Amino acid sequence: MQNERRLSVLRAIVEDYVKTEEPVGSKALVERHGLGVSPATVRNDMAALEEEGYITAPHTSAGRVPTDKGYRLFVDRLTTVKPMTAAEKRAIAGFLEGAVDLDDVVSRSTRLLSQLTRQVAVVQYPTLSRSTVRHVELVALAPTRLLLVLILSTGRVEQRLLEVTEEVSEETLASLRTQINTAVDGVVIAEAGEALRSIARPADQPAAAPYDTLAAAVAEALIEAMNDHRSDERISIGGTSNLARFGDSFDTAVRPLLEALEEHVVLLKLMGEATAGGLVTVRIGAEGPYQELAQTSVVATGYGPGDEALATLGVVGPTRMDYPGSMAAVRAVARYLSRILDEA
Amino acid sequence: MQNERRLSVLRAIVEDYVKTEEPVGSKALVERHGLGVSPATVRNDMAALEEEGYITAPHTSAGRVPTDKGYRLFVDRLTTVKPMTAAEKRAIAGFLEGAVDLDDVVSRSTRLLSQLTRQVAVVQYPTLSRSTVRHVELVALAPTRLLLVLILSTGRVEQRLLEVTEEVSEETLASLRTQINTAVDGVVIAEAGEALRSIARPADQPAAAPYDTLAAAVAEALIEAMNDHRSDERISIGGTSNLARFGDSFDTAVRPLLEALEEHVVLLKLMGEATAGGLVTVRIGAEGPYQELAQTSVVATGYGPGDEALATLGVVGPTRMDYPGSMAAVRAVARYLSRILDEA
DNA sequence: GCCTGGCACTCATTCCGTGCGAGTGCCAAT
DNA sequence: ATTGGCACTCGCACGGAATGAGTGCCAGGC
Repeated sequence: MQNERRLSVLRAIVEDYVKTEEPVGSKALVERHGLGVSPATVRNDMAALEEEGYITAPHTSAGRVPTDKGYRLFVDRLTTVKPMTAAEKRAIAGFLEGAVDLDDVVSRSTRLLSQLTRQVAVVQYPTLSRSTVRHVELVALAPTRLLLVLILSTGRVEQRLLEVTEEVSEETLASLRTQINTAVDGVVIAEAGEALRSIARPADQPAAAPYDTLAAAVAEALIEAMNDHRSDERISIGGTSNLARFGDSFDTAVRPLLEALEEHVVLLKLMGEATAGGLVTVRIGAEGPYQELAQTSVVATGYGPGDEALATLGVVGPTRMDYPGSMAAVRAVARYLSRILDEA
Repeated sequence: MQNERRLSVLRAIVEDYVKTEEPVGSKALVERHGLGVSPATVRNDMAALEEEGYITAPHTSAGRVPTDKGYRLFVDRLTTVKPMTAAEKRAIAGFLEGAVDLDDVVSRSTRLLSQLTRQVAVVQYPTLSRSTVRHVELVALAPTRLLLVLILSTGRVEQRLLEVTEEVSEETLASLRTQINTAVDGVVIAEAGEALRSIARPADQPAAAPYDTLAAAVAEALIEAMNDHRSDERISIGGTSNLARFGDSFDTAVRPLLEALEEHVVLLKLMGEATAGGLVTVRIGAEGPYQELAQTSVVATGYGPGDEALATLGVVGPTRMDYPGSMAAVRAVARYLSRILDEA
């Protein structure tokens, strides 16, 4: 792949095919794009591109269609990332500013992303793992029934009900509450567990006093809440109606995608590891492990406060999608979303 | 509509059509169902049914298809509700028992319902309006920054950040906390607002002391959190991949439905008022206000602790759906879901 | 050596026309 | 009121021909 013009031809094919959804022929190419050569010349280039596996002809007398390999080359080397316009940036910022809590932030981001890209948008809730503890609250709902509320730096609130054997006095509770908060406030949850356990088993006291039994139970419940990776898998999905635009290839493209969207675990695996720092990952067609999704691509990136990748977000759609546009939108939303989380 | 057999014929037509998805003819009818008459007789009945608008023929030489009116008669008078089997009941109960918090309960219900009916399931989160306050927690994140946590009887937790002008001491906060909880614990939120305001403006004190300014600010924030009807509109959707079964009528049935599912407000209006006490509402095709949804039906009911209808849940699908099965499933899930909320 | 115009060829798609068959409506008989 | 019989109607599936976009290749030109 040395020839410069061939790359232009590939780029033109991808762009046209994405726009028209129809195999593109040599004549239409030279007309729509200003490559200053004749159709015959383009045909030679196309033959070469086909030889190398970047494009393919669905049947003998039709135009050419990019292969996965072709799209890959396109996104890797041929895309000039078009930045969002100032107006778009303002719209994004404004839309996200209005959010009142974490749920709202996530759902707004989802809607935003699906509207910008006209694709299905997927936003993972920020994971607990790297966040820090902001506050722990203990509430006695009944003499032997405690409600534990765990408030994290991402704004997420986890709650647990805890039945205890002995009645708990308000003073005991207040003391424990203070002790816990002193120990874990601002600590990342990976380390908070140890801190909690050390409250229950102080080094200088050997035996298990009633107070320690209570502390141990509370500690374990909190640790469980922190490690509860169910919530890591919470995701928000939006824009499924955009699939309607692909009503043609229903069985090959839409149906498997709908099924994948139900399987959150699969979906998260698809989105892949969160990549921080404005890097956008693109998975094209059969590059992934799921053959049923050979016709779908994923454009994703990580986000999180302070450029730490706490979670991923992205769009899912047919391989024939507007990669530059999607990548720009995904990156922009991730950036603003991270900023919001910074402030919170 | 006097004739008894005609009703049987209608019932048979609906059942067959739902099963085969193809117009049903007179001959097939007498074979599949044991009505002891000849095809010719059935034809006469069909002619009469068509005359009265219960069925229609897509074209001259095809079988008959039920109209909306036909489905309506079917669900109103011809369905013998088949109760869930004991095994099914056990499965439902077991599946819902495993839930750990409100989010989990709702998402499990959604999955359950969509699997039982093989339709798209919609579950509205329990509304705040009729629930009671269980606890209010005030946390000082910083000297002038308070976190308000509102815990409701449904298990829902609302949080609000509040910036105050004066620094708040821990004692003041504790006092206010006690005062608030004494005032609103167990009170339905509709009345809790008044109780909160009376703390800020005690009858025997005329002026606004600093303490009262704080109390007023907290009260207003809490009231806002209570009245925040955004959360009333939270819904969980599942089983969209079941729409794949209707890939044929994509444009007329699937696409509008996908669009409606994005519009939560529309969806909630569709599900309608929550009907309590095991009553299941069925909206068939064009009976609703949305012409685009002329091909879709909704089977819904209310649920909530103590048979109070706090929210709705149901399934959405094409008019050609298994009404008895869906109704049974919706009712069963609503019942078990209510029971879970009772316990919590 | 690369580009270009010309030309024969291929093959999916579209458009008719036909035949088939499921299903109906009606009628006369029971 | 029910039934068997029969002519009739159309939608649909099948098949062949026309269409035309697009290609591959070749010989000539810059």
